[in-house]
Amino acid sequence: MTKQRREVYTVLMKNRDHPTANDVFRRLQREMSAISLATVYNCLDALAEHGLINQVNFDREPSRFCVNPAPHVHFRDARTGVIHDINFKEGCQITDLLELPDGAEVSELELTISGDLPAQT
Amino acid sequence: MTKQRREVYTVLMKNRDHPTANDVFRRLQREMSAISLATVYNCLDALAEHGLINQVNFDREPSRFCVNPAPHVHFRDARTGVIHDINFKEGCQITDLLELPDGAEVSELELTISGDLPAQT
DNA sequence: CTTCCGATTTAGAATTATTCTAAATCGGCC
DNA sequence: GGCCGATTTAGAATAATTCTAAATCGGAAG
Repeated sequence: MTKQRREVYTVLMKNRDHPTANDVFRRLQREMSAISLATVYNCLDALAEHGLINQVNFDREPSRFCVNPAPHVHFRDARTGVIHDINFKEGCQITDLLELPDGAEVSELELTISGDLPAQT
Repeated sequence: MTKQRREVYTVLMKNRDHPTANDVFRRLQREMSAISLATVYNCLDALAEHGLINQVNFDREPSRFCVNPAPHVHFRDARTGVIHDINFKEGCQITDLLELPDGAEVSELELTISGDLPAQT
């Protein structure tokens, strides 16, 4: 844990809105923290490697980063662009619903959903 | 359906191994079909827009294209790199397993899995 | 058959997220 | 204080994709 990695992590924790690497970079600059964009990428990599954060990809858009360590998936509200973490229902294995070949072992799984949420009332 | 779109589609049908745009381009060249890479991209877009093919993204790798029109997900065997189409079990809605907010409407859903398959015996 | 027109194709330039490079800096340890 | 491997850094490089503007196509209308 270097100074820079801690700063990147802190920014992610402060606002858990799935920012891109560039978002993180700009937030750190705004806080007068002189960090290089390359370092932001390095730090995000390092944090992800140690399982502290997750890299989230919607299609081919810039990667976003998520501090939620629990297994979950992502839902983007098409209207607002907000990305919501969605948990699995109690005791559910998504792979139970799939016709996986016998003996297949899942090591990584990413599920992203786009859709609409009813307007807040 | 233009000549080029048909050619792109034919190449995809001939070898359903989830090629990238560049793979498609090279296959067409090999068949002496003089097509531009930009056109391959255009055609893939047009075909995807009309629901004939699907764009498949694994992390931030180059997009791959899939001619399977049925709802399904993708599993990549980490050992061989081969991408397999995985169907849902009969009558299963993946969204039934998720704690989606009330009234959420899913319009797109992408699930990619990486893992290992037992070696063929 | 020719003309016209919008859509498509094309080559090449541009874009952009990310990675790479090589030098500078850091922090811990002797 | 001096050394060393790891990290940071600025800037260049990379690579998938998109954009641009001109050329071409193919069908409809005359």
